[in-house]
Amino acid sequence: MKTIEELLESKGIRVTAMRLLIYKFLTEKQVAVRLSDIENSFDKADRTTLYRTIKTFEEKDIVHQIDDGTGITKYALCEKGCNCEIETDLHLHFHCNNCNETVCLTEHKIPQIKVPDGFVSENVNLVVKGICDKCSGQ
Amino acid sequence: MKTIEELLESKGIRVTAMRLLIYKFLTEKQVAVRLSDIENSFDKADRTTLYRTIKTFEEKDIVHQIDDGTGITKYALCEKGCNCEIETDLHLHFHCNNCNETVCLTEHKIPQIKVPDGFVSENVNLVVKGICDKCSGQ
DNA sequence: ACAATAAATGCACTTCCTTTGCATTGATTA
DNA sequence: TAATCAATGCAAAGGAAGTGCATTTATTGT
Repeated sequence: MKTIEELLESKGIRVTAMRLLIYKFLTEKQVAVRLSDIENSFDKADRTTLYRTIKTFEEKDIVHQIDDGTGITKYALCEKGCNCEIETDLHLHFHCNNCNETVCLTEHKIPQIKVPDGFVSENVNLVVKGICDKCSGQ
Repeated sequence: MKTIEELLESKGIRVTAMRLLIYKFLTEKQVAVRLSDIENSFDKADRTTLYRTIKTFEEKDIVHQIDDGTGITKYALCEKGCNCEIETDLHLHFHCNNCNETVCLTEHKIPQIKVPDGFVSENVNLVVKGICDKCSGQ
């Protein structure tokens, strides 16, 4: 079990207090978060720092970006088996129309999508919308 | 072959000059367009009118909204067989990383996606990114 | 045809999110 | 310790989405 410090260093990222806090926040959240979600949870944090931290995390494959159709980009930690850069490894995301939360369904890989001749598929984004387990259980 | 006027009327939408122009613009474009694309093609048009016209078209199932991951909502005409409101009829969209255009692949329906127990799927958004036929042919 | 009504349009403005420039702080290396 | 570079914070710009209100345009009933 790596510490967060070791993880960041192994990715070639300098360890700072802010980055540790943001990383911890992401691990605690079980859902994809918006930049403003992070912002609101630390009132002393500057938006720019968050923005750039998330960008750094994204470049180093620590988080991946999720476009769930709400118009606001969300982010979630990549899991141990998450190779975001590999096309065939992409999992799907589920957006709940009730609680408005978006979760990664890492177990559910995206099926191979056929595209017409001449098209080259590099990446797939699949978002299913509906009612999540928490909301449908009520 | 219905005229545009007849089509709009059959959907319960009043025919106006602006709406005809916007509809014509959409038919001429073979790709999904952003609001600003329409705006730039008519310099006398007001953004609000375009915005509200597209919203009207969307409500009446004349256009459908596409979220291709660029962060900007795009719109495309629904085709004759396009029943956007029916989940199983949803086709996929292809976004070209080279020319940045997004096209509807109406022939390619989205395969049935399985979601975990407790989740209820109501809607699916699938965007494939890569190189389109025009760009790969070069 | 005319007045009354309702919808469509245009202008101004607001809000939210994203992004960049620049100065400052903090850490790392020679 | 000085020099160097990355990280941070502040300010502000930019883009897109959305709203309120007044005005124009079309529709309806008399």
